[in-house]
Amino acid sequence: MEHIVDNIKSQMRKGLLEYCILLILNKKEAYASSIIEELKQANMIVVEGTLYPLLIRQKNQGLLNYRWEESTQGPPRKYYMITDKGRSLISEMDLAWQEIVSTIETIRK
Amino acid sequence: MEHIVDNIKSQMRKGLLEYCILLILNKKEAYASSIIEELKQANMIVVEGTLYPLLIRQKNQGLLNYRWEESTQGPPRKYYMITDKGRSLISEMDLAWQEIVSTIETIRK
DNA sequence: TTTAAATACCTTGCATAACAAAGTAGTATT
DNA sequence: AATACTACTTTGTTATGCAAGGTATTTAAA
Repeated sequence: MEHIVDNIKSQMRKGLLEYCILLILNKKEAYASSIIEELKQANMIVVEGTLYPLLIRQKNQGLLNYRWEESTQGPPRKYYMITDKGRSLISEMDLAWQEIVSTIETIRK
Repeated sequence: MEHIVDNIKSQMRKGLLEYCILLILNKKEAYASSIIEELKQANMIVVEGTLYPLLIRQKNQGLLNYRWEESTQGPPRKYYMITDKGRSLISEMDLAWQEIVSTIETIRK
């Protein structure tokens, strides 16, 4: 039974990930590990194998850019930042998210 | 650009589908076409090829049951109804849904 | 009575994407 | 030099939404 819940829960979160990445980078540029950390703080567990391909995808879609930056401790970090295109996508996604919330309310009645 | 939005939107809705089916059947038993109709009313477009396998899956998980019923116009209909197990899953999903909504709020800050 | 339209259920094959797991590589510490 | 740590990347598996096509029943028109 519990695995059914976990499965649906992870299903639910799946579609929201792309939106969350954009929201996070809209506040401040960040590198992968720090994004994972912020998501974890907000109760959304994401692993590297999920995030890296997603960042690359969004970068290829022109929603993000990145630059390398040396770290004081450890290897260089790839800092991602949102583009104008990414920002304008957020506006549309904000609307889409509101629609979804209201859809659930409508169905629940 | 528009296809990116549509893609993410459909991604978002994906995970919510199972939850929506349970919510709908929690109110009243229904057959596939009527479920599709209700989802459409709530702004969530779903096609048969998506819904049928999902209903069968949920039935196999013991969340739903069904019975056949003659129709006054057309072939017999398979009416699905929620089980006790399905109902108790809804309680957990309600919580999960609230968590997700609050996750988005946290991330947006 | 055949044909067509409408309704309903089901299946196949494809594309996408999340994830586990393993790999590569730079930096710091012992 | 060896180990630990941090960070980025890739591969293979699995799940699933969906387009498209298929089957079956009923009703109504030709």
